[in-house]
Amino acid sequence: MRPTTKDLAKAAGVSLATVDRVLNGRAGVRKKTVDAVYEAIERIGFERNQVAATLARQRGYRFGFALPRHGDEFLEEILKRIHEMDRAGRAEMLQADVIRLDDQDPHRAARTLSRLSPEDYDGIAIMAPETPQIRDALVRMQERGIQTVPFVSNQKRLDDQTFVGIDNKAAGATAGRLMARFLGQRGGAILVLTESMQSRDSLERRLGFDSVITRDYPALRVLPTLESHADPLRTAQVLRNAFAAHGDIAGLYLMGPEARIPLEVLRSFPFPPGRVTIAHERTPSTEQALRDGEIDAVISQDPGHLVRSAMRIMRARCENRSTLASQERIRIEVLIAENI
Amino acid sequence: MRPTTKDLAKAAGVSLATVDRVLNGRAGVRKKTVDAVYEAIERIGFERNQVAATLARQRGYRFGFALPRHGDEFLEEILKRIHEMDRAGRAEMLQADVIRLDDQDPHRAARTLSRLSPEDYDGIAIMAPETPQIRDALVRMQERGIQTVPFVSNQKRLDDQTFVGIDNKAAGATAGRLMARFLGQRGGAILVLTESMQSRDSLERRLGFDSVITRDYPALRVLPTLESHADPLRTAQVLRNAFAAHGDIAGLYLMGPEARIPLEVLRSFPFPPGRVTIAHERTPSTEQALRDGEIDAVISQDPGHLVRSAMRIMRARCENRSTLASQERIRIEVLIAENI
DNA sequence: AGCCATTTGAGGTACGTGCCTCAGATTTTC
DNA sequence: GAAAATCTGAGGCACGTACCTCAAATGGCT
Repeated sequence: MRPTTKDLAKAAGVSLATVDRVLNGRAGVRKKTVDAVYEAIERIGFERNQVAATLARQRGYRFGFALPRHGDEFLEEILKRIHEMDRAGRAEMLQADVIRLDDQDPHRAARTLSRLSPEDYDGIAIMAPETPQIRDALVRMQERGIQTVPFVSNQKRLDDQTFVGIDNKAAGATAGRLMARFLGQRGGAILVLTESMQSRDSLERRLGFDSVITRDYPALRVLPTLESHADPLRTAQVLRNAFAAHGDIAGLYLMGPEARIPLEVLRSFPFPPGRVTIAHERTPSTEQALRDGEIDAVISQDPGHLVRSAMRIMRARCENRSTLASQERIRIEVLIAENI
Repeated sequence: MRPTTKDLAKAAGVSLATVDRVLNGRAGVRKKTVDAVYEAIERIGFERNQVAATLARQRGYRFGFALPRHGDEFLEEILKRIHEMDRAGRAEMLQADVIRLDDQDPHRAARTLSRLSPEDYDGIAIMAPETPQIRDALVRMQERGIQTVPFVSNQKRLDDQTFVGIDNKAAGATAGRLMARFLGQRGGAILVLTESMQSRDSLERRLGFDSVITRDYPALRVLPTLESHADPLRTAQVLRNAFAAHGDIAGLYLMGPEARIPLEVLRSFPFPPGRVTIAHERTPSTEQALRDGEIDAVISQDPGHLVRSAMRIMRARCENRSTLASQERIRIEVLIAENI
């Protein structure tokens, strides 16, 4: 039989009440006694039964996903997974809901975060650009006792933070390598398009992409990044200009997470045979484009894993357990038409 | 507040005991009463609190992974993940252990399975070739009330069965497409090596691989599959013969899950520039080979996801809940040096 | 030695369900 | 219509922990 708190009390030579005080970090226990309890924990191999603990807590865990208010298909995929988790989690007293953040004004976003109380949330997974306002809001949330996890978008300045998402530099490098290998002998220019270069994610992807191409493929040259600002007209315009300026465009790297608009716009341009196109994130649009041969590969991260991993991490933190790092690493996936 | 069994009893106009009988499928309740309870479940939106249920059951869930007795690195990875899950699961009253099956004699393997009692295991995930003996053993286990899930190796004949693993035909097709695209304009012969063509998995991979190459790449021709039987000497011999017989070998497809021996043997042959090699499963050997440029891509399935998914599915079945199919689909991963 | 603050013990209730017993009610069968 | 078979209700104990209260013991201090 697994040792219980009762066994632990006996082994440590203290009462159940004291064991409870130590295990839950309550005040009013002498250091000597605390040590004795920990010693006994080691000695008899006590491990708290989380099932019983959760039940006794009365309320399970409630986690929030703070996401940008505006987005497209990729955001939609994430929302879907969160709702699925919420439904599936009810039976295990886990709740997952969505909080929307202003994606234009960091101050408003930070204010939204600062209104979140530990009464309402045990943990928050945050997908937001790395601004000083957001960073401060995160620090203050932690002080209030709410666990926080950067989600999809990294917050590098907050040290220690385990991040739920992919290494964007490696993702960019992966795209670069595939681009070059798919192009084979062919040389020429590569066009890179994203929504905005403001975000660290875009910068890192570009960095990774370039590092591979410039090191190993001198016949290819990567053009300056074009910014679409998620606007169809602007997308059409920058693409038109780029195609006019460079006659030898051999590859197209859609670096942002929302490829729907660029893909639609691209259909109005001629499709030169042999052009290689690579996009990010598996969405209805990129799936269809892969099937139709409009794009050659998709670099993606699994939204379901993102959500589940974030919840596992926040829960483990609440119960101050550690997580298996090996199991929480989000993979950089490569999709082609055959393994969609 | 979420409705409890007590609320359900009141809503259905029956007693707690009857609710319990219905929820746990015990005998001795009139159909009319059963229906009334189910109606009330729908009406008030009752959902059993699994946390409390697990606690009350006294014993949590115990799952077994029936794996072949012999294997190499890939099997080792899976074992590692199972042990990790076992440790991590203790706090949630989940146990995962390993049962070893004879991989030469299906009768012995079936006998091992037939000795497993519902007292000992709530569910078994099985990785074994699809033989009549194994199939019968699985059917009998289900009858005894042990949940079973085919694991990594599919058992197609058992209908309904949700399978934990990848679609091997698609995996083969993925390998084929990458092989062809990496080869570019180059034509020639492709050598396919596996441990044994006895297994359905190998057949399906080969099928998928061929379908892509023969349909889209007439300049490539896929040679008959070579069998290594996991034996270094035999591997060296069949490779030597193949290299001697075909001067134009452009690609190498290591189709089996254990690439260590073939990779080691290959080092004793000259390495023609431009040759493309693709293997399966991420292991220390394939990782290193990717880094060293000995192979170009690895098609893999994440052992951690395999194990966790199998446990989620078995648990859901025990609690007769349904699983989110979308979340349990195992991805066919593509690894290159950049996204290891 | 005596006082006060701090630390500890004993015991209780609660969480929501599983599982058990036994008596009483209802239906079926002859 | 009575006996037998089947169904239902009421109640209780258990799981292992959280969280609470109050009294008692202990320790440090003057």
